[in-house]
Amino acid sequence: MDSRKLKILQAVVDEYIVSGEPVGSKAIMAHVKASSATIRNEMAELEKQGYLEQPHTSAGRIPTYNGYRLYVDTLMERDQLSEEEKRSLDAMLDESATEEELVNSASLALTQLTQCASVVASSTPKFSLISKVEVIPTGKRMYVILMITSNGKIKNKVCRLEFDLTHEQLEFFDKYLAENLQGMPIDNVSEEMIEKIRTAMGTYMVTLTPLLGELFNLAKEMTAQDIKLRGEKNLLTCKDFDQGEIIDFLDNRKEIEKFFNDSFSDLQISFSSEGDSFAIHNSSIISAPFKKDGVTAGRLGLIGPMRINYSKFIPYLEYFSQRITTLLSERDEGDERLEIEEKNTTEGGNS
Amino acid sequence: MDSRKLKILQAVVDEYIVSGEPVGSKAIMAHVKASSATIRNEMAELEKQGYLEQPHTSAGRIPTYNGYRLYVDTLMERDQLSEEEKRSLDAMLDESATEEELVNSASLALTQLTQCASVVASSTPKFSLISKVEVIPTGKRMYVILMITSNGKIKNKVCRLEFDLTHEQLEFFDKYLAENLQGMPIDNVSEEMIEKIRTAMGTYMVTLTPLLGELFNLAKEMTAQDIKLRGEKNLLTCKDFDQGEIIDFLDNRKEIEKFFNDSFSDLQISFSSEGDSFAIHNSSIISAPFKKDGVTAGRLGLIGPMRINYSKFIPYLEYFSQRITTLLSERDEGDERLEIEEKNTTEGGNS
DNA sequence: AATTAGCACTCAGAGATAAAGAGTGCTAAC
DNA sequence: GTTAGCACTCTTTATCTCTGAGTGCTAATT
Repeated sequence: MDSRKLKILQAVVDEYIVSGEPVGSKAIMAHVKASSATIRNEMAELEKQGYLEQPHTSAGRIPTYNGYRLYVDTLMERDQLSEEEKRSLDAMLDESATEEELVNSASLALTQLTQCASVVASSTPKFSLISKVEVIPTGKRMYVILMITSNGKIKNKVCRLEFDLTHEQLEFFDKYLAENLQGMPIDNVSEEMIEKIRTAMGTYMVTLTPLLGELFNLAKEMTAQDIKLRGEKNLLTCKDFDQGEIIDFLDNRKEIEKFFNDSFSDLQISFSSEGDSFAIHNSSIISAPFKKDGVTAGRLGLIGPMRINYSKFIPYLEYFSQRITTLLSERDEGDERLEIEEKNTTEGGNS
Repeated sequence: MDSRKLKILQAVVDEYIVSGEPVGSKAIMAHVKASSATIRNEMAELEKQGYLEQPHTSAGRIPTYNGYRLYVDTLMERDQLSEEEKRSLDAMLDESATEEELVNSASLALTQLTQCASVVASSTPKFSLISKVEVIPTGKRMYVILMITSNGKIKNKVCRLEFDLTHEQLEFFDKYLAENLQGMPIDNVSEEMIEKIRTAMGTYMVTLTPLLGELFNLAKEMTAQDIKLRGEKNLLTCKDFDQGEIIDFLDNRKEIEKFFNDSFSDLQISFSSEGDSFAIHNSSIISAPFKKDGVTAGRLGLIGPMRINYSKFIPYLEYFSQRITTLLSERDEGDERLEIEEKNTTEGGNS
């Protein structure tokens, strides 16, 4: 592949990213030392090779899916963040807040900086431990199951029973859970295990069954990844998209999950091409993971049109995810590493 | 006001609601026994009186804000729900689920039945009691404050401290909260009271201050009304609205709150007129309260275009809110009325 | 052999014009 | 007071033209 041809391709993508209009041979002359005729010939070849396309005969060229691929993989030059830029990005983060708020602040910052939608996908690793399970009565026949994991996630589920539990039943159940679930990896909570608990409940079995069902659901929800989309407005107002598609997409967000499910460990750029299954045509998704305790804790992502400013936005995304990783790790330094586990055991004894 | 004129106004609104097009004198002839010329004369008068308007000279009439007002207040005939319809509405409700799920199912049903957005506004009455407050350590320097109210609402807040609490500090704090907050009306948690607790903490004061701050926030959030909007898609695809307005509205939902804040105790219909502050032009909001234990527990609402099928949708809305009220009340029947309070005191003693 | 200038050609988009149709207001007759 | 009739208004839709950006091809140039 000719070096001039690559330069032309790069120029087309660069121009198209800023203008949004098909770019013609004359515009390229500013980037490549050649006459418009030469450029036209080269562009015609690039089209044959599948990197460019024409919306119609007498229009300029726009990059194809393959064109973008080549561009982001080898052509593009990533901007370097200056120290000043880094400082101003830092200023957008809630550095001292909780993990969730920290990541949210990054997500918000991204929507503002990029005019794209941003995504935070975080999941509780399957091997994290249950550090607390408790059943709390909250009203007539109403109970809450509360679960906390070793990585600090807390979730509860409200449950309505047909009958009220007696104090003994509740105490018995609570104690059983404390003794048998606490300290256990969360994905151990399987249907079989629930069944085991159920039979262990003896005469209380029938009454407690609904609670067990909810307990199971709660554990499932705990490990399910939690996806937060932000900046939907940017998608709706982006003229590169088909509004109907965006509306449908927003109405059924499950679509996104698969793009954040596969736990690629690195920066990932994907395009919605015709063959691809992502609902929004002409869109691209870039995402980068952030870690906690050395383990991937989630991904920070961006959903926008294909003609996104990759050179600028990828560094933003990477900087944020690295910064989050650093901040979450700094917090773990100190000498109380085993503090929670200690607490758990003492508490388990008390309750 | 002439009875024929009223009939004509009614016919215009009825027609406009189904067609969405300005309605002309000929179309009215099907509803009112008079020639098109007579109807035209009457319509001209209705226009002078401010009930109708013409988009342009040679078009039919559409109702003005005042026209709609008159229509919904006195002209409109509400449909009666047949027993069969009631049954099919019932089937859309999660009758045996928790309060939240029940109300959500109604909201979902409304979006499907009406092609409008629906709103659930629920608030914890200020006078409901705190039935449980607890601080739970969840990780290094991380704590969760958990609060449950007498009406069964549960909420927690994660809080990061600069230092870890010792067991004694935690126990002391927990005990203090249990003894001083449990059983107290939630709106008693004021800044002054927090300050009082702070001083009561003695030497632990400094360390616990952030937790107290979060406790205050938690109590505030508990009583703040919680608004859930659903069926945004219906707003975005409704051609009666300006898309930009809808997008802005969805981006900043606070707007809705004021319409559900004022606790009118009855069915309420409001229009977004020019003078009004609601962001979406040409929209109407109807809402009806639902109760629990005889007290308003929230409102169920509908946001749609002005030309909504009031005769049909108002009965839906009222039926659902009545049904929810009934279902929530049925649950309270039984003999365990004071059950929670009992539990609380025994638990308070233990912890 | 590669590059470039020149030119005819294509096509989308913007305006302009025209015709159709719905509905009105007014006048005069009932 | 009501109605038929008619001229008039104004939107909507379709058709047409014109313009300009950009191309592909050919022939000349380096």
